[in-house]
Amino acid sequence: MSSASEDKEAPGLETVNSVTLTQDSDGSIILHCPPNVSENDGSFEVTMTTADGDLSEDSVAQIQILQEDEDSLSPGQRTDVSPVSQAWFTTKEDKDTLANKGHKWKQGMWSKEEIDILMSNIERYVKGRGIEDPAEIIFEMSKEERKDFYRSVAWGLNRPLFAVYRRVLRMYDNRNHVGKYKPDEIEKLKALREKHGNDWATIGAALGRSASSVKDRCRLMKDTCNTGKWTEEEERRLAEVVYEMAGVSPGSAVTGGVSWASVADQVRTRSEKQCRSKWLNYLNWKHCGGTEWTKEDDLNLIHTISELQVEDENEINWEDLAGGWSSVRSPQWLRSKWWSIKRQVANHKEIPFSGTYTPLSNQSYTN
DNA sequence: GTTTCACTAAAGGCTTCAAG
DNA sequence: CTTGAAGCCTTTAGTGAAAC
Repeated sequence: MSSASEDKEAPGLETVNSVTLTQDSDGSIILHCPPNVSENDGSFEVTMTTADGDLSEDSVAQIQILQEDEDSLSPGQRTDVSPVSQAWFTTKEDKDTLANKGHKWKQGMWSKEEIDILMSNIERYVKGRGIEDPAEIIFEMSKEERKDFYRSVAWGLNRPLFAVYRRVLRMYDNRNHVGKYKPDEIEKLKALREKHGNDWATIGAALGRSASSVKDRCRLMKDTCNTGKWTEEEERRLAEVVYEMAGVSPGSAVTGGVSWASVADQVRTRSEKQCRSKWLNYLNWKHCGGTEWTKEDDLNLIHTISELQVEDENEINWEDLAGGWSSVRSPQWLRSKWWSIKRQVANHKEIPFSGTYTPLSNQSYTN
């Protein structure tokens, strides 16, 4: 089949993306569109000419959608074709540039809705090409062969392409989610670490774990690491090191600007991760004269969050919320507090966040 | 020679689980 | 209940190679 796009001759129109056209066994033609574009919404038209009305033998052809200029679209539609999900950008400048142009995008944890969109995009891509398992594309194909894969599955997601890429990799890497490391695995890991240094990919392959998994595990393995409850001496040492490194006097709040690796080196008996979470979730609060968390604080938190009227939990600025709240140990601590309150409500997993948790305070939440 | 692409490394963050 | 450990996830800052 031959298809023609007329973007060159059509003023006010621009090519924004391609869709895939396939033919059923019974001869019907299927147009694979991005999820947020329907043929009836009037925001685009398909222009094509066919020589003989038939699809060619490979049954797959690319045609192009002509879409009106972004300026003529409503804000909601505009996000769907935003360059955000189609550009591979990772630097701060790229982000600033896009932000200055008025683009917004999602960050942080993925919502259930987003994951659904991603999954159905992948499914459609795979089906359209007669591929059994998405993992084939992700792990076996050459870069050339999967050229349009990530851009296709990013459709309708308001996230940078890079974020989509990482998410997809993790989802289909079966060496992820393997679970707890067994003692003999730890021994092997130590030996591999000696041999291969920071070549996480090689180490991971030898252990049947993903590279990031083995890397994370190694971060917890300092030869001289204590476990369990911190001694007073350890806590004192940690505080000393942190205040010195941050260059502030004891008692001031320190929530950043600290290299935890070097803190751990100086504390000697704890890993970087242990030092970090001990400080951020406990010691900082203690040294700043923090007070105990009460049930009133619980209700206060629920109330405050429901007042915020945010669309998405990721929009909550925990730092703002935590500021000046003496019983809050840290922004991340407050966030986990919120999660633990939420967990006390039945079916919390089925309730997508909508900024309307008010019923909690008088119904399900009964402490 | 500069920009873009595809990807990696390091660090910080989030969530779950189990023990006390 | 709270705390600590562990593992998985996201962000930020790069890098080498290809494309322009």
